[in-house]
Amino acid sequence: MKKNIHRDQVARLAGVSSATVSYVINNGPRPVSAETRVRVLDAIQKLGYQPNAVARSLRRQRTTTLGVILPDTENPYFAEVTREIERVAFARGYTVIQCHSDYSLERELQFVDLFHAERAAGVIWIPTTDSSEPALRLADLNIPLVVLDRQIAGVNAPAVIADNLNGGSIATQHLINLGHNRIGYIGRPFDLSHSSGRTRGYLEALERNSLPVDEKLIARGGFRIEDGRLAALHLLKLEPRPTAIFAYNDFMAIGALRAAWECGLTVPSKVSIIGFDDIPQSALTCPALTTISQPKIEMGRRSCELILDLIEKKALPQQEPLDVKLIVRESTSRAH
Amino acid sequence: MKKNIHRDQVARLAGVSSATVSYVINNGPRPVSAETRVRVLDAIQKLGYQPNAVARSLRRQRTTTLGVILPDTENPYFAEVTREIERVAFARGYTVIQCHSDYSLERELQFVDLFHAERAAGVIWIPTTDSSEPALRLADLNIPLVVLDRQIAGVNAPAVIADNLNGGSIATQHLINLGHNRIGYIGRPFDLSHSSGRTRGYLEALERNSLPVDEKLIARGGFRIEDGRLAALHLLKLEPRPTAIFAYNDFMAIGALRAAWECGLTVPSKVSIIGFDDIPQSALTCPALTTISQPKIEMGRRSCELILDLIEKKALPQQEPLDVKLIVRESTSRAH
DNA sequence: ATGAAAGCGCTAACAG
DNA sequence: CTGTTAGCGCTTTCAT
Repeated sequence: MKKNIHRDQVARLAGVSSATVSYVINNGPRPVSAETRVRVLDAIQKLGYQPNAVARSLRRQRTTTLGVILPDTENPYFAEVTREIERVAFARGYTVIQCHSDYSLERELQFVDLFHAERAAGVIWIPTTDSSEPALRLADLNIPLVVLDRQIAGVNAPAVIADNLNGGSIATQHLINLGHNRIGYIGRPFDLSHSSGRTRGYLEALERNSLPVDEKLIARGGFRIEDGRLAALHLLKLEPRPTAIFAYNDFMAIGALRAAWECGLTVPSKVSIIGFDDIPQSALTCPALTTISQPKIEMGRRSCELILDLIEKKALPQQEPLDVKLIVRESTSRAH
Repeated sequence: MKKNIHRDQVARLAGVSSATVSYVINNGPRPVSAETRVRVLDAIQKLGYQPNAVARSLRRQRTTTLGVILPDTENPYFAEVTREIERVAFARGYTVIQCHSDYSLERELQFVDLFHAERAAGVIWIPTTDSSEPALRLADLNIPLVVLDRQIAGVNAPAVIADNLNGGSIATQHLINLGHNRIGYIGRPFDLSHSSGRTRGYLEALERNSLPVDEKLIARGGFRIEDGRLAALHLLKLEPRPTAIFAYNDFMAIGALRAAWECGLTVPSKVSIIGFDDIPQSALTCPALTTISQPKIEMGRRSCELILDLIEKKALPQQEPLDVKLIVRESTSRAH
């Protein structure tokens, strides 16, 4: 039972004062002779001493706790992003408290209170509504914030977002290159920048290729498989029917795939379907879908590095919101 | 900026002593008159005061931090289980530190050190090797432990595991009921209880139905799609070839599906495939697979309730390891 | 180069 | 019913 070992016992065993133990552990703020250092390290080893992080945080008036608010790791997209956040944080000596908002503002605000109570050093937030309230409260508490994956009006914090406009454009261009000229789009409601970025990419690609924009080919819904299915059913019943569909993400693309099957249309020979990848490719059973791969790892890594640099003052406090853009890359097509 | 509000300021505003503020916040240990309580709550509200959890933990000599060690949330199975752990923990006022071992013992041991430093109140551990070392160290530190999803020899801690034997039996029986009598099995190596449970279920179902056990029909590999594909390719080239395959999990079932396609065999008309569900059904694009649904939510919930009860002494300390078994249920078949 | 000691914000025992 | 106060284990300033 090593639980109650504390610094004084280490000091006694090493024959030094407890302050010296601190200097060894923290590598400062004052120098320690090589000989003493060895004695102290020996004693630490022998006793299995681990400095109490709670006491340390209290004394230092700062924690190594990072708060992460995300919608739901059951969506593998968020699981991958936050996984990388954790990896980077751990490597730099920080501890992550991961909180699922379940797409609820109320829960987001509860987590802000939690992070306040825990005196979190910083927060990474993947918003799910367009409310800026969580960010405003964090600013009021002086807790550094990085917004991930979305941009919210009225929030003055650095954001790390994928270049959705470019991605939407790439996806649409891919379909155009395959010879399609009636391309349906299944998106999310307008209020999220995410969605409108992809939508704009779609529209720009059409324009760039001098294809007409037909409002009837643009369907909107939620973000689940069933939403995609319903929207696709609607599109596939149009006359003349679209020969290709660009869906907001993989889940909705799967729904579109099911809708195509229900309509007796084989994929991709009768309808081509493309979507952004939320589901890892590895989990897709059907090779008939093409995806635009999102840079999840980079987004996780950069958001975490950014918040840690902000906390440790290696980055400047957000005067002008720095906006890290990332490129969406087209995956190798898995159609056959 | 409300950051530095602390208890004395609340006390001053409410015109009481700081102890009284504590009594109100903690609902004890001594009673407070209704009138005073209102004044204190008002002051807390007005100042936006949040008690400092760090100072509280230090003073109380116990934290509300729960450590969770899991392999990897990129496997949606683990994502769902830990999601539920977090939900329960939060509802009971605990904070979860989630750590990904990436199937590495070395990382598991690093996390034990982290939990030691953080003075975690308890740990939930999903092991990935058969080493009992992490459990032994936690025991040495007097940190309560619940083992989840696997059972490790030499570990004296309560375990929450699914009834894999029963699940393997149900899966095999399902295929037998469809009229199959040459049923292949794709499993994992023997050393994990998990795997051997499912294997035994397979064998028992065969025996129960007086079907011969053919060792050649039992293939073993890793746990990824490609492993399943290779194992299935092997099985499907046997003479006479199996007409059905029971795979360890969904990932390997997907691999088996691909293998069947490569062999020109349609599913399920030529080969039936069934697997345990790691991937949520919602993400499966192909309706040709049947799955045995695992009680992820229950496992997460029960493991978390168990560790919290242990921490709060509502459950007895683990004299005899209490072993919570759960039933694996057959899902509705999605074959067509 | 090292020791002594103050105090981080809180809880709970002691004293009214 | 309420106020006063001693620490929880550590960091860091002030002495030496």
